[in-house]
Parts: sequence; C-alpha cells; structure tokens
Amino acid sequence: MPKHYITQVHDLARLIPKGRVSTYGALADYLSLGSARMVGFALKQIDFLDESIPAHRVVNSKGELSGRLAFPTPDTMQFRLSREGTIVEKDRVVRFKDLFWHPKELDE
DNA sequence: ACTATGACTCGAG
DNA sequence: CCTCGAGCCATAG
Repeated sequence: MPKHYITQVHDLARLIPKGRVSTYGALADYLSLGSARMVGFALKQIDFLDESIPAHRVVNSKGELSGRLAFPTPDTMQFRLSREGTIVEKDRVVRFKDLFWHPKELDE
C-alpha cells in the first residue's frame, strides 16, 4: 500500500474546521501535488469506521456531496454534516460559499 | 512501460 | 439548468 500522497491528503483533511467545508480542488491546490481527482481517490481509501478524518467536509466545487455514495449509507455524509451544524439540501451545502474553507488560510 | 480509472474542474455552447 | 470535451495524475493491474 502506497502512502505518501494519501497520507498527505488525510492529514490536510483533518485540518478542515468543524462547521466549514472544503473542496477536492482546494486541497489538491494547497498540496501542489496530484489533482482534484487524486484527492477524491485518496479519501476513498479511508476506513469507513474512521471518523477521525472529516471526509464529509470535502465536497465538489459546486458544494455538492459528490462523495456521499462512498460512505456506509448514502445519507451518512449529510448526517455528519448536519450533526455539526452544516445544512444540506438536495445534496448541496447551503450557503456553501460562506462556509468554504481553503487551506491557504493556514498560512495567513 | 502502458492502459484504465476516478468522491474533480472549468470553460464553452 | 444541462451536456461535452479536455485536462488532470497517483494507483492498480
């Protein structure tokens, strides 16, 4: 099992603040390695039972929960988000633009 | 070394 | 709102 890229994505994902969401592209952008597709690929490797990695806070560029089908049940992602106060409607994060978080904020 | 495969993205029509 | 095409690049086989 390879590690470098996948662990980098996982470690970065852990930094997404509770109540905020980020995107595949933003994480890939910050790592300046791989691509948005790779971020999705890396997140998919997460053990379903491992909730220490907030993979549910990663959505696509439109704020849609495109990764929801990779969770234990199709509504797990939305459940975890709503549980921390992030509202989701029609598989989309409400007020996505306001909740969007880019890892570059770490450097500011 | 080569091909296929994505939890993607962006721009054009 | 939608579809299409091109670019993306680590991994798996």
